[in-house]
Amino acid sequence: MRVSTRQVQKQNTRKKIMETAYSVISNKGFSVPSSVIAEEAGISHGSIFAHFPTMNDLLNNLLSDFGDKMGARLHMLAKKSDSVDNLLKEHLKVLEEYEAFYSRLISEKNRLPDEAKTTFAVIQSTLALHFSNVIEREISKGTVRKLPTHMLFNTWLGLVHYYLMNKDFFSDGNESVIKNYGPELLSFYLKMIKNERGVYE
Amino acid sequence: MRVSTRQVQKQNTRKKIMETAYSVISNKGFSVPSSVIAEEAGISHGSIFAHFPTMNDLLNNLLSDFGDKMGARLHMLAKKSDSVDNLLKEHLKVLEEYEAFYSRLISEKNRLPDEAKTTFAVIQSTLALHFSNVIEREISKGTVRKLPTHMLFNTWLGLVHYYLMNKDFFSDGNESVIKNYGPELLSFYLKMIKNERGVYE
Amino acid sequence: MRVSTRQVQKQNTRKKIMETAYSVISNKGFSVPSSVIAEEAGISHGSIFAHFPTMNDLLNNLLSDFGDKMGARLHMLAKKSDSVDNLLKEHLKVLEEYEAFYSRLISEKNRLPDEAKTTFAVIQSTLALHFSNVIEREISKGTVRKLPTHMLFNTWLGLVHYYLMNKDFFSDGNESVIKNYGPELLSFYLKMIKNERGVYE
Amino acid sequence: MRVSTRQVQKQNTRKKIMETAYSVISNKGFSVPSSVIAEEAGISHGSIFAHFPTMNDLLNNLLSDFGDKMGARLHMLAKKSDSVDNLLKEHLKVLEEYEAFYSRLISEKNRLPDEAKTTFAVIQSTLALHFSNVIEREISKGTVRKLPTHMLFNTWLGLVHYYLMNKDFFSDGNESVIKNYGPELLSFYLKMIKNERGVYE
DNA sequence: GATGAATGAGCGTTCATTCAT
DNA sequence: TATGAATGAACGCTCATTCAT
Repeated sequence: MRVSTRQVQKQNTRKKIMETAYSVISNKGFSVPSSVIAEEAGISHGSIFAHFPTMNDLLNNLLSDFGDKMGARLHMLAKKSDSVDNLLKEHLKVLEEYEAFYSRLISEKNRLPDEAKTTFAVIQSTLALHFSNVIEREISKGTVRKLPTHMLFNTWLGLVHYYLMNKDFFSDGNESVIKNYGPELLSFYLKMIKNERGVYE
Repeated sequence: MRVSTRQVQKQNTRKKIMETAYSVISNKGFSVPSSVIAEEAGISHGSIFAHFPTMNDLLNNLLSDFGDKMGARLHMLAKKSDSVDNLLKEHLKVLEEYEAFYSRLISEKNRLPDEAKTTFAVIQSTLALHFSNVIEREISKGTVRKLPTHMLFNTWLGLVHYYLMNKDFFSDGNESVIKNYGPELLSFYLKMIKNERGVYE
Repeated sequence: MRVSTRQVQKQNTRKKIMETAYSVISNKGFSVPSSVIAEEAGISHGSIFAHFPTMNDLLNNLLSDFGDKMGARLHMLAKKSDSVDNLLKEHLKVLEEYEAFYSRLISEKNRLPDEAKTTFAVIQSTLALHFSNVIEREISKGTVRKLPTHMLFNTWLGLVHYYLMNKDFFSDGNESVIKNYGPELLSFYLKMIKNERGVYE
Repeated sequence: MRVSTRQVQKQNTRKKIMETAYSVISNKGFSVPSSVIAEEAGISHGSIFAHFPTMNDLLNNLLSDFGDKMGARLHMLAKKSDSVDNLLKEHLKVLEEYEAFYSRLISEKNRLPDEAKTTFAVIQSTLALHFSNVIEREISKGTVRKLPTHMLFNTWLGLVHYYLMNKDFFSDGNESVIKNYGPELLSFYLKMIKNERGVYE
């Protein structure tokens, strides 16, 4: 019992550190000093290193967790996703949920430990899987134009990332770019890839 | 006379600093120490600060110059660009020319001084101008599908940036992602936006 | 009863700490972190400080105990030691027994709390006592050359310590320097101090 | 000219750091913090690292220099050393000169970077060379007893080191142990190894 | 009494910036 | 003007010690 209480407390602190790191990084980026995370979490600087041997280790855990969480979330949308429309609508919902951190990740990925690339790959490939399933179905049904799936995917992701990375260009302050522009992105993208006879002729 | 010589000397050093900073940042990213730039330029560390009060100032100048240079280069392609095909082909040429630095810029822009945003905006709006001219002409000619210009633009840029930012995903080592994938990107994008009667019907 | 059990428990933990500290220090030196000792002992880090107010205090106890133990052991050899030959042979035996920790002690003594000096003094003076008894007997018998006892003692100890401290110079890895060189040291030393008529003349 | 002045100043600072490190380490041992050395040298903490990439590098330079200096000094005494008496007398002089640092070196050698072992080896082998030359000459002349040279050497060094390492045992405060005990050590050692007919018979 | 999570002073190191020359 | 040695604030990390449980 007592042991369990302790462990719970330790896990709470660990969780607190990771959650704080998550939110601080979301706000200020990955180059935030460990001391700031500690301060923000209301713990001592040394405590971080009692839970994570190095800052890289904290980052790796954060990224891995994030990849798992967002990956799982993306997996779930397979069920609802009978159509591209729905899949991408759900994708946007997920993105909005994780928007701040995800934006930092895709933006700073190249300066981060390798785990960042893995995280990115996990998220991307999970989405790609469902995307290609749905798209290929729609292509064979004739509702989506017959174009290479991977390029359709890269186009969608490129478009969304473009908005996420240039957030300050599109939105002021801390508004969600996905909230503001998601519907427009979606409708445009669909219009572009769909095989709607008669519409553009 | 002597003064003039000095000024020439000074301008030469300034130029040397900026050119070296450009190439060093292209290779190693924006977080390269100022001492490395000085070393690489063959000048003293202090010289940098004799020409630029702070590193931020150097960066601002660098970015502004880059914006001007790439902006000018993009302006030039208006002449050759009688069609989207040609415009984007030329755009890819320009990108390949500036690929390394441009990739760093779009990747690290958010951690950089505000000037970075301006630079980015200059480049982007210059391109956007020509893009919209050409696109709208083609739309009215019926060769390009009737879709919102700014979205067509963002899609193209998003797609290209997606490849530039995930260079290590697509290309090994230092190969040019534009050289390797440019043609595929172009042909796919054109296929997607073009109103090629008979093809998809 | 219960109290007594507790006390036994407490003494056991205390003993465990000291024994572990002894072996860990023997292997890794005195600069080993307290957390490592706790871990190795299979107790909590805090337990060390429940038994010893500071690490210095633990060290002091350790050193004092070691002094007593090795001192007692050295006392015992008085009985067997009818001759210098036997005394030193026994001394080497004792050294081999305590070699690892003893080497650390003489090597790091000066960075240690004052108790280290006392410990060292206890061991040294115990040995010195028996040494001088035997030596003086032999000198008066004429079997050992008439030289100042304390210098004979310091020479012996200096020689032995020289080998212990430069262990990596003489032996590879973890071999016992005393095992490897003890006999040579002994025979040489005896040859040097003995009054063997006819041999060197 | 100007360049030369600068270089001289830099060399002065470097020298100042090394000299201060030498004296601070002599007084307080090798575990002294870099900040203390900087403070004592009257320079900023960062300056140390402008001259030496790491503290290990400073130590290595210090040790290497010390080895060279003391090695050279020991080489010089070959000339004066027509006899063991003179050689060892001169050896003691050199030791007295370098006593504090040398004591720290032989005491803390095992916790130091590998360079320390090299330094120690340089000094030792230089001395050993001259020692064996002189000793073997004297042995063949019959003035020194016919004993293994390396053991005679180790005995002498062991005896001297014993006094140096137990300085606080023999001398109070900062007095030189060599100054106080050198003559006694020398005369005893010589008496022990010399083949003085008639004296002990 | 034992626990072990939390603490925080202190370490070696980096690097943009300053300033005497 | 150009130099480059010197600066010092800030960083990630260690570890003896504390204290609520």
